[in-house]
Amino acid sequence: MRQMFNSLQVEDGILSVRAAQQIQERIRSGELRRGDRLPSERELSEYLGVSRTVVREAIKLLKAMGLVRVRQGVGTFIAEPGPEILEAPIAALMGSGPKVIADLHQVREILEPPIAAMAAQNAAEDHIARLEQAMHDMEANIFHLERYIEADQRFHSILAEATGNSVLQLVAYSIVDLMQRERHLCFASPGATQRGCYHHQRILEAVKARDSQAALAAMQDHLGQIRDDITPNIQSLLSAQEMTETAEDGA
Amino acid sequence: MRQMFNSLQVEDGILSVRAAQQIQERIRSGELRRGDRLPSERELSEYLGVSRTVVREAIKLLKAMGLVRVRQGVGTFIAEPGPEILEAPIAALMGSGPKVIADLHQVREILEPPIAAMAAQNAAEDHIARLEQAMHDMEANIFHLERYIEADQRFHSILAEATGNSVLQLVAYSIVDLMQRERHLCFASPGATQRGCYHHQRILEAVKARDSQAALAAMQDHLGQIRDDITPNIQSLLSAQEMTETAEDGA
DNA sequence: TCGGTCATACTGGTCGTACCATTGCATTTC
DNA sequence: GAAATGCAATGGTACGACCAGTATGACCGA
Repeated sequence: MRQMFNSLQVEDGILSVRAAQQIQERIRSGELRRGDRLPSERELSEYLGVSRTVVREAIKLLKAMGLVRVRQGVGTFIAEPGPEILEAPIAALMGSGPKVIADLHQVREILEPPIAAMAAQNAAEDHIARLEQAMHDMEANIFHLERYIEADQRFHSILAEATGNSVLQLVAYSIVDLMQRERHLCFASPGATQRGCYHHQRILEAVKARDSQAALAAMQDHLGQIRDDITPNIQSLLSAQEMTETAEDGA
Repeated sequence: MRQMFNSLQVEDGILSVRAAQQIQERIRSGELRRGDRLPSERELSEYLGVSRTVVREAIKLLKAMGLVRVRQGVGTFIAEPGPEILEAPIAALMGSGPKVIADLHQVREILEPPIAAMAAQNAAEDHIARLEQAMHDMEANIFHLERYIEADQRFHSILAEATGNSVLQLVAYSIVDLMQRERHLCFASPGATQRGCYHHQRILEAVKARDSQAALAAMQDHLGQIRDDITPNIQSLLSAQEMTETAEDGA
């Protein structure tokens, strides 16, 4: 039924790449499921008919793709493909600068209001319960920034998950996560967490009431507030950056 | 010359990961620029004080991240980070199924109308010229599907680029590209290319007129047409998939 | 019997060498 | 001068040895 492996006419003769594709194929086909331990490198090398060097490089590729998790002394395991595997490529793609922060926020302003509206329509009871938990955690930690940010991020993740759209969830998670890395920008203003709680509360109530219009509006207000908080900081950073670049040009 | 590398107290003892970070750091800092060739593996291993195995695995990681391009017999080069490096992780993350196609399209419906509106506001003359070129290529190839699809994709990419938002460009490119892979769904209906030309023409004219509202509406209509084209196909695929799953359950 | 210690047999991580395959360039040859 | 040749450098593969964690179970003492 599945000798499709050989049918992959991979022009890339590199054995390690091909080996990685073979393993990947076995994962995708369900032959190996998440959490499973795949054979040891020595076994794989014998099974695939290549040296352990090749197997190791193949696993290295899979690891970079986030498909496996390697634990020394234990084994290599199929990882649950989490949205975080996008972070590295995205981060590598666009070194972080103030301009990128502004761009990120702009994308959020496009994506998240519709997400909130969809969540209000499609959220299951379980999602609402988890949203309330996240809401509670935020309110309990308005002075504990680390925990507050975690709950904040969790809130938005659950919202994206509640849409039932896996792609949306993926993209939204990546954007929010990259955004939160610049937490010192978003939460520099005094009272930012309190204002955040207020807006999140409005979003949550709209979702519970299944009012997608209200959810959309609440999310727009929320993001507008964040924009107001970060804009002055970004402005100063942008001007600082320009000065630096000017200085470099002169050097 | 620069033993700054030693100052990185990376707790992750894995040498290859650390080596990859060191090289990555040198790229990010501008010490190595895109297109540059980095030292040979043998030189790097000596310079970093590790074996060539480690250097190779580090390069493998960078390659998976899309940061370098390796050419046998020539060397390893810093790659221009293109948006396509996101495709592999995204594709790996969500095996393609009819549900994913529908989700992808939904995200497009959220993202692209605002993109068109922003492009109408911010497009430079150069962008408009390239949009006209893409438009022309589409009209010239309404019966040559391969070329038509290429021009179609190019049109949307230029539009995203014209927004001036790098993150938006990145996300939109990934979505559109993944979408186009299911071209047999999007262009199965007769006359799909002609209808596409009509809508693209409307979008282009709105952008040229700097009318963001019209651009937004035109893009909405365009995506709505695509949705009408693909919906029946997806429905049949979904039902077929359910039948397969039912059969597997019985087995 | 219970509980801790330690030997052991895995696992992945690193190393070094040798060799193969491809490429680019200098040299030779016509 | 142009084509063929040879050489040197690069990345790709292989093998074998050993290092470094981890889990397991045998062992021994209380």
